[in-house]
Amino acid sequence: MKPALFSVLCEIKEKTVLLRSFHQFPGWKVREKKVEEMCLSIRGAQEEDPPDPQLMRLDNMLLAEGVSGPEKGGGSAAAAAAAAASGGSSDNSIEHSDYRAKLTQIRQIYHTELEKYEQACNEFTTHVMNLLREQSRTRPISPKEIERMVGIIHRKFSSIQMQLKQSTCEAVMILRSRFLDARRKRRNFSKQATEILNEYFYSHLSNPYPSEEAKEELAKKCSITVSQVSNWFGNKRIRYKKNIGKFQEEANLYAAKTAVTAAHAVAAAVQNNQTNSPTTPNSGSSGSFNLPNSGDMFMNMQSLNGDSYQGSQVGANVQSQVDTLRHVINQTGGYSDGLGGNSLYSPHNLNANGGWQDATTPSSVTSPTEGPGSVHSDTSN
DNA sequence: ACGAATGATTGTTA
DNA sequence: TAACAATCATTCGT
Repeated sequence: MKPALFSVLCEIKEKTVLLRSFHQFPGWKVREKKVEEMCLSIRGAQEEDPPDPQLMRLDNMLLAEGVSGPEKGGGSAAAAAAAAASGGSSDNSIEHSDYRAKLTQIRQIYHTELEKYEQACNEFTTHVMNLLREQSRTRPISPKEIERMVGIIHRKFSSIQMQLKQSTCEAVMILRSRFLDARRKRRNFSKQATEILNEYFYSHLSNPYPSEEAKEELAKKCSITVSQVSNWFGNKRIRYKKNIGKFQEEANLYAAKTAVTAAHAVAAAVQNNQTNSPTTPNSGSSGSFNLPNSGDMFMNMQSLNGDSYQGSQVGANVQSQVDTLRHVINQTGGYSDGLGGNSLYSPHNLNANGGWQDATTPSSVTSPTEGPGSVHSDTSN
C-alpha cells in the first residue's frame, strides 16, 4: 500500500521493535511506551464521522512537526521550522541535520503518498461514475444512489489517508525519540572535567551540594553545562551513597591529591586567624599534616568558618578542605571522634536515613552556614 | 561479546 | 523545586 513509507519506518523502528518484545518486563516504561500509547489511542477511535477529534489530533501533530506544512512537495521551510521548533540552538548540528534529513524524507513520502491517494480516489470515482452512467442506460439510477456511491468511495479513501497519517505520526514520534534523546548520543566527559568534579565532590564530602554559583563555575571549568554539573552531582551522590566501599579508593586518591593544597590553605588560614586573634597557639606545621595538631586545626577552622572570615576566598577554601583533611586523617589513623558530632568514617555525614545531613537542618556541629560553595559570592541565598 | 561505568531522563517525594 | 531513586542507552575496558 505504502511501501516507501514503510521502508523508512522499518529503518527507524529497528530498535523500537526490539524494545517492544520486552513488553512483559516490569522495567519497560520508556518513551516508546508513550509512542505506543499514542498510536493505540489513535487506532482505538478510528472510523468516525466528519469532525473526528483523532483526525484533528493527527493533523495538528503533522502540522506542528512540519510534515503537513504549508507547501506540498518538499521544501526546506518546513524543515527549518521543525528544527527551530525542536532545537533552537545550533550546537550538535550534525545530529540535527541528520534529524532534519529524515524528517524531510518522511514528509516527502507522506506528500507523495497523499497525492497518490487523492489521485486514485478521483480516478476511482470517475471510473465508478462511468460505470454508473453506462448502467443508467439499462436501468434507472437515481442521483441519490450516485451520491451514496461517491460517499462510500470517499470514506474508504479517507480512512486510508487516516492510516497514512497515523503511520507518519508514528514515524515522526520514533524519529524524535531516536534523535532528540540525549541519552543516545552520550559522550563521557573529558578526563580533566571528571577530575575537577571529583575534586570538588570529595573535598565537599560532608555537603556535596554545590550552590548555583559553584555549579556555574564548575561548568565553566569543565566546559559543560550547569545542568550537566547537576546531573553529575546527582549521579555521584547517589552512587557514592549506594556503594561507599567502591568509591573508597577514589576518595582516598582525591583526598590525597588535594591534601597538600588543603594543608597549605589551612596553614594560611591559621596564620590569618592568628593575626586576627593571637590566642591560637601553634601554627599548623605547613606541608604535611601531623595528626596531633590537626584536631586543633579543625577546631580553629570550625570557629573561623562560623563567622570571622572576610577574605571570602580563604574562607571557602578552608571549609572545603576540612573534609579532605578529615578524610585523609581518617584514613591514616582512626582519629575516631571528638571533633564533629558526626562520625568521621567514610559515610561521612550520611545520616541514618542514608542522606547527607542537610545544610538546612541544624546539625550539632558543622557550621550552620550555607554550603561551602556559596561562600565565595555575595548571594542573598 | 560482555559487564561495568557513566551521562541523561523520568517519576516521585519532601 | 531540587534532590532522590530507578532506569535507560551509550561508552569503555576486558
